[in-house]
Amino acid sequence: MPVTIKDIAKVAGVSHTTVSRALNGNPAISFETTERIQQLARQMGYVPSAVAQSLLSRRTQTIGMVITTIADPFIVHVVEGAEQVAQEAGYSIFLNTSHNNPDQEMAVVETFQRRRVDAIIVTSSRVGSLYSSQLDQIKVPIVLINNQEEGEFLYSVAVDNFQGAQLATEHLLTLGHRRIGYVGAADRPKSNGQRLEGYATALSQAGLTLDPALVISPPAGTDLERGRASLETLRAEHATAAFCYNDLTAIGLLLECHQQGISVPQELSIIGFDDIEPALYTTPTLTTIHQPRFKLGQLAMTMTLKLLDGQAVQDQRLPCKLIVRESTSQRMTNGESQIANLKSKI
Amino acid sequence: MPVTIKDIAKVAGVSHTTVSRALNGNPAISFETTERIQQLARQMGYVPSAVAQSLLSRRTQTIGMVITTIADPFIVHVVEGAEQVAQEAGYSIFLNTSHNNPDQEMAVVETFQRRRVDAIIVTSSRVGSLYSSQLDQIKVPIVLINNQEEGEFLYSVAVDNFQGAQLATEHLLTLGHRRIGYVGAADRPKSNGQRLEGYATALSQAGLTLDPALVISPPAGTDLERGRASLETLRAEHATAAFCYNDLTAIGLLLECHQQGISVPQELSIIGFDDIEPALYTTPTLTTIHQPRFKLGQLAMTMTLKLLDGQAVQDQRLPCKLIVRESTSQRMTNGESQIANLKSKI
DNA sequence: TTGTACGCGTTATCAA
DNA sequence: TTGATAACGCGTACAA
Repeated sequence: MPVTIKDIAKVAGVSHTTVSRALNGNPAISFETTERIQQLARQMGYVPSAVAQSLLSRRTQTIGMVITTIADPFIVHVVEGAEQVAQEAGYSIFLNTSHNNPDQEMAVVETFQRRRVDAIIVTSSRVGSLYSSQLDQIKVPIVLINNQEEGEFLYSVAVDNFQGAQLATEHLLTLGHRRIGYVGAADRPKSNGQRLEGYATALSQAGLTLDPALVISPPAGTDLERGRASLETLRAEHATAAFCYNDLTAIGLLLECHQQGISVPQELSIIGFDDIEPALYTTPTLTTIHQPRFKLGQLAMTMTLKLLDGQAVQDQRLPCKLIVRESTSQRMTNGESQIANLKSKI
Repeated sequence: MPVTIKDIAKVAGVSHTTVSRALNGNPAISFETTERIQQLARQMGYVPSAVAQSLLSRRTQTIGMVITTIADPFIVHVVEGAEQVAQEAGYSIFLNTSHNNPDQEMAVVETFQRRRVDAIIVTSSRVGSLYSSQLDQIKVPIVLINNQEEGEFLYSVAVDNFQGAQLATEHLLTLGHRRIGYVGAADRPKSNGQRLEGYATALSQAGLTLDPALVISPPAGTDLERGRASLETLRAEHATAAFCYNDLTAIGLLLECHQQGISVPQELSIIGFDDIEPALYTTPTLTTIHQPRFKLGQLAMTMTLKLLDGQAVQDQRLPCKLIVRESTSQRMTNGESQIANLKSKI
């Protein structure tokens, strides 16, 4: 059993109140006894019980964080950003995964209630509608990161999907591409819609009309699989470039190109979204849209702590950045691309 | 403020003791009142306070988990495995990162003590020696995963580095390679040593003597950088194959080969260790040694819960598996490899 | 300057 | 079958 202030009190021959005050540096206690008790506490290996403190203060200094899966190279950095801010402020994080399972997500929220977390942060939730029913009962602030549901939530931090998609599409347009495919993700309706809009807007600003045949929504599967599946349509529609919903989709497409002997970027330019590490490991390296993942987490946690401090906060929308690497290049005619292709292989 | 049993008691017109019993299904309470109170509790949105329960039971149903960084594609799956087991058992995890910073790791352990976690799980710690001093004071069980320090610890789960390295080296030997380099990681002395031993043993069992010039320990840097840096020595020593400490190192080496126009596996076979996702995204895909990451986490948590249940446990050492992909191939003579190289490019 | 008494939300013991 | 009371570890209002 851990040492308590009563144990110290007994040894020091004072009341536990005095010990409490001495340890908290209460000026009412004489310098002598304060000194003596603090030393005693150290000797006895005293560590205050956050449990008891929480019961009294009605604050656990604890944040519940729910993510879809920790095995996501994107989310992981969001968590790290949040963790850093929390740790510095003396808060601890309960991390729980929902695996996009509504039941599990509800269970997680209930666990958080039992544990009396001071606030909840949710990333990329696709079951936001469920919250609204629970929301009334949950009294703690809920901050959403890259929320995937339509509807107004109290607090949210998100990336500017529209602007990011515009950047990506403009990049391809600048390179001379005219038949640009969009490989979407139907299971993330909100961000997918926003990115599609950015894509469409960039096209129309360039005086092009959107060809619905170039908007591809492969059936369910992993991001990687959907990327692979999209190649057939892209080829059939004579696309010379593709903007993918995210990097994993882009990598899937890239791998399929390798398999079918289609050279990237000579025959097809590919751009992703997210800027996860593996984008640097592919051949060619992946041009992509960088999301400030770490900052997203930091901001969400900062916002949360402000809320707990009674401060007013505003929703945040962070801009993306274009990262040009090797998977995109000037559009070529058929002949040009074949020659370039051969040259690149020598 | 959340609803308490006293609130319910007041509404129900009974004592809070009765409410507590009714909610816990105590058979001493009449079926009628039990029913009535449970319904009332549901209506009022009552959720028991884990904080208060913990204070009394001296159990928080909480596990502290410390990892070096969450941005590690290997560790992430370990955490997921642990999380799954914990969640099923009603335990929650406090996840904290140490960034290989001894001070921070000490701070994390102190936080865990304050929070009265029931046990602590530590992965890939390189500051194990620090624990021994704190260890005496910490009364909770500590389970180590892939511990990087020499010395006997109470409980540990680890992968069989020696066997994995043997597998890797034997694979290269079977392919006809004789000059096989080992690209190590000096900053993980224990696992690096074990993998080096496995490598050496496989060589000697094949009747070869280890050439120290082929054991490469690039100076500090990221895994990726060290992989890149190793190419020069590998070429100078006429290595036809390389066994890398981990996948990131192997990927670094692979990227450097691309940059210098050295084709893999025609001119150099490369094998990694870990089997992280990005190993599937490279060109060629990476042959590697699979570590049961998820299982490692599951096992560690299972062991922890057993300990908390007073059961005896035994240290675990899990075997690795060889995953053959495209980055390794039959050893070729210089001429052969150049021809194969050209062929592959057509 | 220090001590007494109480309460945070819950469960366990004892009494009714 | 139910209720009063104490206890878990801590902080604080009030009293001395």
